[in-house]
Amino acid sequence: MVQSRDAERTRSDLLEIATEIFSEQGYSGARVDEIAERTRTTKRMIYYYFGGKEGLYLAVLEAAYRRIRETEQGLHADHLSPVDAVRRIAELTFDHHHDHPAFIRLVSVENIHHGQHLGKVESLRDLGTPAASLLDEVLARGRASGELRDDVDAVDVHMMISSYCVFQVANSATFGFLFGRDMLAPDVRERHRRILGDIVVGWLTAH
Amino acid sequence: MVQSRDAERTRSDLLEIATEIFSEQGYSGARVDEIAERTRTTKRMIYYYFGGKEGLYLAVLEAAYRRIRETEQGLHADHLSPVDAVRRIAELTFDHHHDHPAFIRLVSVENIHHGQHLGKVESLRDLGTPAASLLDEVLARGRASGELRDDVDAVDVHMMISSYCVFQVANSATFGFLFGRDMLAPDVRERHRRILGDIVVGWLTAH
DNA sequence: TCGCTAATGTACGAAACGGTACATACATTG
DNA sequence: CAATGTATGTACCGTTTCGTACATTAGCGA
Repeated sequence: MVQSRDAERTRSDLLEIATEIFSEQGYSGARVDEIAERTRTTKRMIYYYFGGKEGLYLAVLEAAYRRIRETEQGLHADHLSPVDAVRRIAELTFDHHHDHPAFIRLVSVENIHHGQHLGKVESLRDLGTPAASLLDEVLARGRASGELRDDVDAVDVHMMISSYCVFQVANSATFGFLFGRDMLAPDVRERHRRILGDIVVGWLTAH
Repeated sequence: MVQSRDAERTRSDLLEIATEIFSEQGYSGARVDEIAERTRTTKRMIYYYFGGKEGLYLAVLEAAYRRIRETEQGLHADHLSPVDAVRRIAELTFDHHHDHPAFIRLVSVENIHHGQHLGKVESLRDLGTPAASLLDEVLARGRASGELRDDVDAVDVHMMISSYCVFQVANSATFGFLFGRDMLAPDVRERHRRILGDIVVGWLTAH
């Protein structure tokens, strides 16, 4: 073996491949042997670093959520008017979902399992708050200036935006099949992006 | 064995339990033995009637989609104004999703597997058209009367409504965990239902 | 009522699968 | 440069899991 030892590299290699396979095949559908085969190391290392299949899955989940949190924290809307800010938030959320399908699929997988693993990862508690408070702040500004309606809740707005974005990525297979429409095609994506912005702005500016 | 033979009953018993288990555990997570154990018959019958695990899953999928089609076909909106009609469609879709979580979860499961099974069921081709054409008709009426905007596509409207409804059921576990909110609680459900109607009507009546 | 077929039950097999025991090589440190 | 613990590879084990061979029973038509 020419390959020199590199614990961190082995760990991240395992995590990367595992993320791909768990998101593609689901938790139960993923095979430990297949994950190992596609890395430059062996199955033994999964047990060495993560304890087992579930431990690896938890690590994948945590890493994926951590990445999304970083993206959210890099999102600033202070310099925009409330109306522009909500549109920007909606559009960036939209882009983020389309650009990270593996993460969205992982969330679906976790929901199939009733979120039973998510609850085991302490570090993910209250992970939603940044997104909600950013929206909350923008809504408060809009409420004060009279540009946005005053009877909506930040979490409800976030949920509406998320649902629209998640659906496109998570349900593209069945929806595409039933309606003969590829939701991931560039032109369709562009139209949906604009529509989402219009809907959100229209909703929040109505009085 | 007092139980008399009843092929149809055995078949439907298997289908019912399989629907529950596949929707709860996913395709790979479901166990043939567990399904069999929870029916009044044996595993042997799964192979006798459905050929195997995949055949059973396909039958479950087909039955579930058939049921939803029947519901959709029973939805009439001719007697309502275009605006009332879209709100009614949105609200009934919302109710239908909340009332049939097993079906929604099955769709998620199928998407995890990239819709690979759905494509094998010939009878499900163009299953989406009824829903789209109902909306199309209402949109046409609204366009003619000037009550609804004329630059929206029925499938896009359907997608927006579906995404909102699907999310609440399919992602309640992770969303509930991250935001500490139970989307299936009666009062929350009632608010979300109203919000959806408001959003859709607001969107389609804007000019 | 007799026989034939649809329907059902039992027991078992082969492969897949998650996991582990054991040996070993590398690298760091004293 | 010896010693020690980290990191890695190989081979294997026990169980689970899908599937099937074989036997049997119930009911229907002749």
